[in-house]
Order: sequence, then structure tokens, then C-alpha cells
Amino acid sequence: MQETALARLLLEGHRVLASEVGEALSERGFPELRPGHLAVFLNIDRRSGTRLTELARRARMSKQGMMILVDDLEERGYVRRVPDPEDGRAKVVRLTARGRRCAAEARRAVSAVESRARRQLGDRRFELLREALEELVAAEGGEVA
Amino acid sequence: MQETALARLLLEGHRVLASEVGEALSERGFPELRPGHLAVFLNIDRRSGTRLTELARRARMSKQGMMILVDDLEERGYVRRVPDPEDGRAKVVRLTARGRRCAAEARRAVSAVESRARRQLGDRRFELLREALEELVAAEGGEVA
DNA sequence: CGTCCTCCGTCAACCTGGTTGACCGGCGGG
DNA sequence: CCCGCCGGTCAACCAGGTTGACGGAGGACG
Repeated sequence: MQETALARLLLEGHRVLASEVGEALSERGFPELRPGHLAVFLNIDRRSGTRLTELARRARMSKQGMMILVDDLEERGYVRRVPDPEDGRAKVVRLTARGRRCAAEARRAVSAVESRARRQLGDRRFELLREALEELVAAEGGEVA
Repeated sequence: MQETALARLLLEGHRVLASEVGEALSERGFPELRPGHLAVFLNIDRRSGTRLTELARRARMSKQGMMILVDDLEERGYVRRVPDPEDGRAKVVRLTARGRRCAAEARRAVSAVESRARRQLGDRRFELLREALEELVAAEGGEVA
């Protein structure tokens, strides 16, 4: 949908924020990272690493979808898969040194974008926006189903 | 991206509204319509019809993308392509009788969802939400590029 | 009246960001 | 010790677009 005006604004808003984050990542030296990769960087346990399935659960996507992201990041040297000593089935996705640097930049990029938006709107309106959105997704999601 | 919290909320909010509209369309007897089809129904001139390129422009998508939507709706009998008498290159996408009924329902479905959201938040917060979003997409879009 | 650039609609190929289904091989409770 | 469950993986598929190329009609201009 595009046309609800409200719905369109939400989608556009997301697009705008996402592309700002993408640019911020480029500028910080990680041009090859897509916004989707943040689902890994922002959900992984920085020290110990995290299982694929757990990452998928945290990011609210299928494990297959998460696997694609992890494959990609592994290829590029941001994470490694190491066997989980506690469970022969499992592997732990662990940040490499480069991955840790990148995760830090990713967090900074995200928070830079958010605080840019906050400055633009002002604290009060920013909080109102956030609260209204939370209410909208919470109630509507539950109500429809 | 999922993780900006704000960005995620925007995306989720859109998803929620879109699926509400989709359900509303189903309930009104058009289960085969996808939210994307609204880009046609909400942008087409109801009486005279509208050229494909113009539809694409209004919906802010490529004409090829719009063509897929129109193809789909034509197959299902909601629109017809008729040659434009004023321009031999062009065709006018025109609603069929069924298409006109559907367009009306689509508008109602969309506005039902919006006013549901409005009731949920209250007029004042709804307007604040909309205004904040507009500011966000306007300023951020321009500023980044 | 011919030439040439522009614009319309179309076909084809491709991309992003996922999804579901099937499966293998370890885990572990009965 | 066996059988069901769970972690990771492969494969196929989907939605909702995108860009590129192109044929044919329009129309300005010489």
C-alpha cells in the first residue's frame, strides 16, 4: 500500500531512516554493509557470540533468513561460526575483531541517526512520535488477529 | 534495518496498517486484491481513466512496476486498457464497472483503517503523529541527498 | 515532406529481503 | 536404546519492485 497517507508516511519514514543509516555506515568505513546486517550486529552477544537460531528469534525473522545474513557477514570476515562446545548440533556466531569494530560503529551510526531525528523534531515531539507508534503497533497488531 | 527502534516502529506500523487494509478489502469482497493494487485504485481518474505513465508518476513508482499492477487488475477484470484517442502511442487505463465498485470500497477501507487509528490515538495525537512524520520524511529526504 | 528527438507502453532480466518445506545429524527423555 | 525434537543447512519460491532496451507514434524544425 502507498496511499493511506499515514501508511505511506510510515513506509517513507522507514526508508529515509534506513538509508541514512546505510550512508552513515558507508562514511564510517563499511560501505559493503546493508541495513539488514544490523539485525546481526545489534542482536549478537558481543563477547560470547550467539547461536543462529537465537539471532533469528531476536531479530524476529526465520532462521533461514538470518542464515543468509550470517553467510554474508562470514564471507566478508565480520563473523565466524564456531562449534558450540555445549551442543554438537549448534554453532555459535561470533564477531571477529573486525566485526567488533564494525558492531560498535553500527551502534553509533544508528544512534546518530536517531538523535538527528530527535534534534529535528525536538525531544517532546520525538517522544510523542515514538509513543504514538508504539501504541499503534501494539494495539493494531493484537486487535486484528 | 530493524533495530533503530524508531525505524523498526515505522516499518512495523506500516506493516500493521497495510495488513489491516488488506483484511478490510477481503471482508468487503475483494480478497484477491493486494495492498499494492491500491496504488492504482487511489490514483486513477474514476471517470475518464488515466494513462499508465501518469499512474506511475502519481504512485511514485516506475512505469514498469505500475504495468505489473495494471496487468494484474486487467486480468481480473477491474480495468481495461483503451487506446487514447488523442495520442496513438498511449493507452488509457479505465475502470470497469466492477473496478469502480472496487475503487469505492478501497477508499472506504483505507479511510476506515485511518480513522480506526485516529480513534485509537485521539485526534490530537494522530495529527501530531502525522505532522512529525511529514517533517521527518521531508527534511531527512532532502538533507541526506 | 523528411528528419530526428522525445515519449508511451512493453518485454526481459535482475535485485532485495525475505518465506516455507525438506532434510540431516546430534541431543536427550522415556 | 530409541524416538521425537531441535539446530543448521539446502532448495525453491515469492513480493514488490528496479534498470535497460526497444518499437512505434508524435511533433518540432528545416
